[in-house]
Amino acid sequence: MSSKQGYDPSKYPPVAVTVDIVLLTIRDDSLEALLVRRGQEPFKGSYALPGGFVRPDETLADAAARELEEETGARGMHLEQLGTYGDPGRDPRMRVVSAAYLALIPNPPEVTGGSDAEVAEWVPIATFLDASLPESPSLLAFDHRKILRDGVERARAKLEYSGLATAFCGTEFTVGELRRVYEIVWGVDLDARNFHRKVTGTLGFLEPTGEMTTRGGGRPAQLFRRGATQTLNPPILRPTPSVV
Amino acid sequence: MSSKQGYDPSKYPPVAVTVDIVLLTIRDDSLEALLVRRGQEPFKGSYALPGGFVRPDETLADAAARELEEETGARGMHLEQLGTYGDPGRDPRMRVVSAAYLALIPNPPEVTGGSDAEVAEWVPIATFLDASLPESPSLLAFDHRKILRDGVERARAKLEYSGLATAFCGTEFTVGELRRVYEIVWGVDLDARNFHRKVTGTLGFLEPTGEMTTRGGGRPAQLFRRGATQTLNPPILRPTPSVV
DNA sequence: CCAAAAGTGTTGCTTTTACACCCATGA
DNA sequence: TCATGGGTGTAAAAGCAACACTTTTGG
Repeated sequence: MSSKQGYDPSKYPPVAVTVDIVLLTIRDDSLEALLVRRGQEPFKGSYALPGGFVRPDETLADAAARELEEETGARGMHLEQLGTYGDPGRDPRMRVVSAAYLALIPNPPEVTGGSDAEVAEWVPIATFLDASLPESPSLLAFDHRKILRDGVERARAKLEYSGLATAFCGTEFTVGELRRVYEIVWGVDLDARNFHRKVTGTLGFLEPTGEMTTRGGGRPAQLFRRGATQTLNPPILRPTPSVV
Repeated sequence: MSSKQGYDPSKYPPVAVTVDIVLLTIRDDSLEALLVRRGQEPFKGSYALPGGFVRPDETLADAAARELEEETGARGMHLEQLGTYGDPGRDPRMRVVSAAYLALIPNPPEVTGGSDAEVAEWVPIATFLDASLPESPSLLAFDHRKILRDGVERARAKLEYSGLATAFCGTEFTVGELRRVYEIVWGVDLDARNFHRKVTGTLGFLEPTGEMTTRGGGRPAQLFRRGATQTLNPPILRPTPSVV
């Protein structure tokens, strides 16, 4: 900030500051994102990430949490900053600098008709990110395809060395359910036995509840909560994916 | 952006968008950051990260690169976005949303008297980040201590699995010089022999120039350039540091 | 009974770590 | 000659991958 000699805002053209949210969940064994259908120009009819203006009195993270609650009714899910996208011209109307946030939610709420005029919808991320797909600018508005891709990549990378995957599960979950998260987000098959050893062997990573469940079928499984240790060292290595 | 019904800027109070830069280098076996002494209120006399306003026609990254060149005269060094800091009240004068960038430079230029009014200076990061240090709000202006800490942590983390360390070296460097980067940034001692095997064994990570040098003293060492492979898999594990 | 998922044991392989040892230079 | 850093060898330990096998439920 060394060169801020004056603070007359009229010297600088107006800039809008917004948040955009990559909200991911797992539905029907598929990694999906919450998107809204735009009801007006520009990009009318395209999907867009949910988001909105940052209010004068709130932090960027607060703005993201507020938008999330407006859109889903849910609070307290995992939320982290992803990056900021501010190229001139990314919004044709005016200069918009947008802080993107990555959010993860378990048990996705059915959203059709949030508080917003536009309709929110869960869409499989493969709809937009398949490598075979041509760049279809009319499908995702603005630079939101890039933001979505960055969000998915962040989530994939963090599964390796952190407890992020538990953010896709309810408060109590089985090792098998946690493994399904890895398999779906990475698009790979993992060896159930080695995975089990890995996560239960990392001290403090999973906290046993003492309860059992048979909700997955088969032999009853222990229920766990996320433990205090949220770093996996050594990490779970991501195999080369069979599917993108 | 679902709730942007209108785009009348007057509906929203003015927001300034700036970039702040965590520029790191290695000088005298010490990890140092480029900081400026503030010549005016607020935080007059404190250190601050270099930075400035984003111009209407430039991207955030362009703004960061421009500020870097103004401050150091150097171009083309490593530059990546670190995160965005926008809490209300972080700047007492007005709402300022700042995109922070991490930059790394080898062979630090002597900076005293850049194009700016304020004086730039290389300062060891331990001056600000030592765990033993009390929170001294008058030392680093605004929330710049947090930004600096985030930048250093990003650099430390990325050494593990990427070729980022080469950004601290000139275009040609020896394995020993590269290892010194790791040791200084992490504050640990590494086994020179195992390190050598690791980096030379990762195919494509280092590209031999065919040249030798004796500039470190001792037996002549091969000179390398950074190779095409910029991911280390498996990573170099960071030992628990002996010094912060 | 069978199918399905949980969980344990074992084996061979790769990687890491620690350290002995030799090499090539400058002083 | 010695000190200094470069580089190879090697063996023990740790970690990983593959898979045989047992356990406990539901249907």
